[in-house]
Amino acid sequence: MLDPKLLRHEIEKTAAALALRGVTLDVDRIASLETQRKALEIATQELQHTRNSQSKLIGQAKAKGEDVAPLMQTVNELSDKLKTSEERLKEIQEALNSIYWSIPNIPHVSVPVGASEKDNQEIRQWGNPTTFDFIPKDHVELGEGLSQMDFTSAGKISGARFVVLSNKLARLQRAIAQFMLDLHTQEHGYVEMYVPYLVKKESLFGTGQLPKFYDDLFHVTGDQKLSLIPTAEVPLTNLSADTLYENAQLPIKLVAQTPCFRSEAGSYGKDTRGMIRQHQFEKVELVQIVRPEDSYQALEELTGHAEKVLQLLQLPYRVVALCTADLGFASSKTYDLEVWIPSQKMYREISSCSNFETFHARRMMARYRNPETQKTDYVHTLNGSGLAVGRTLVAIIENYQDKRGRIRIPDVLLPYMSGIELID
RNA sequence: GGAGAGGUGGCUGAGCGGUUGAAAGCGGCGGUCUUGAAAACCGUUGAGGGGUAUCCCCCCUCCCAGGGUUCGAAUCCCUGCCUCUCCGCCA
Repeated sequence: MLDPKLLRHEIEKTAAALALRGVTLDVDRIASLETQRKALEIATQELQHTRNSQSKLIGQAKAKGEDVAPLMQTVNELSDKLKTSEERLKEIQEALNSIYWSIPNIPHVSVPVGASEKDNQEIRQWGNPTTFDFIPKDHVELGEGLSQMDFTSAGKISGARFVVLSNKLARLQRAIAQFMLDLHTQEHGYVEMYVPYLVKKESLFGTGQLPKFYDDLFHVTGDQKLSLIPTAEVPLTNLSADTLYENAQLPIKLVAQTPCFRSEAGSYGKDTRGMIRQHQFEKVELVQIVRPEDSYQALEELTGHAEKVLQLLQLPYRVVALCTADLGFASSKTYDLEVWIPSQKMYREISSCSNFETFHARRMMARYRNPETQKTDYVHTLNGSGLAVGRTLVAIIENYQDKRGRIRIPDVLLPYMSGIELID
């Protein structure tokens, strides 16, 4: 959520900033609602003030044993007026809120301006696309060839967009996740967390999945209205909901490996083959809660932490700064990491690292005490995949294949594979 | 599943329906003392919003959430959510 002050006092400027990401703000409607809000709020507060002071007088008069009937009469006359005024104000505020909740974050000045994902900017590239002296297969062909990746069985059990892994390939996926967790906790200073996979709607609201993206999630039926997490960002970031941190407690750096569940509504026909886009996948997620002045430095670091995984795995990748049009709803700035997928001869997203500034914090009421002013300010929140485990598995399978269709285990994963050096 | 207790400020924890936005303690901040620090002592210290227009004041809202009763609710009633204790069951 944006700062309402931006929409009250700097609406034209805000609209211009949002226009960069292709969002049109209904300036006239907002301005008109705000005018009404202001008038009604002042009127309501005056009525409340009168009621409060009159009621207080009744109390005092009663204590002295005086007749309170005339006073009660005047207060009674107020109550109807007050009630309608309060109700009207509530309506206006709800109308404004429903607009405000649906306004995306403002892009940071450093975000490249663009009209579509084609305008995303490559920041740097690491390694070179893997070369082969044979025609490389895709991960489906390889996995099925090894009889360790089974989409047919998954389809039988659960339907499309699921997979069954077995034997050494299942083991490799576990090794990948372990390796990532160890790296981030031991080298990058994150605290490992185990968190719920089912969350309340308030949590989804806090991190911006609701109200706008209800259909992208799986919701459980029954008395308990819970939803499956689409990313560990939701439970991790919401740990700071309704919290007022002392300055010294920041920054907070958390990492968790969780399954992620996405309905992939609206992506019919995209990546239907293979493990690229699944209803369920594993991800190691990084989350940081930081002081506002530190957040852009933190974004660079966090992105670096995710990159380190790819570097150690010797997987070629590039870093892309998303342009204004491609930025996620809640993000001020996002770097995508894209790993080389030989079968597709292109880089595919494997991590997305974002600074949300106060967008989540404002929704969640996550604040800290500013030591300069002694006042409370919203914290900045960031997150990034470190990395998507399923897609990392795909990248390893394809980049480490040999011409007989076997998969070599990357060196850094060998300690996690108890002697297995080759998947065959 | 059965029985009970409770959710109050950064934290712990009081609070007869009427100067209670809320005692007390801890913590924080400022000061005295000290070469400095600690201790001690003194003072100060809730959040969100609106107005004015700024660091001065005024007002509103907030004691889990949502309803209700009342001139007036942290305090009474209903619903929901959450936590805890005991018994039972159980991975």
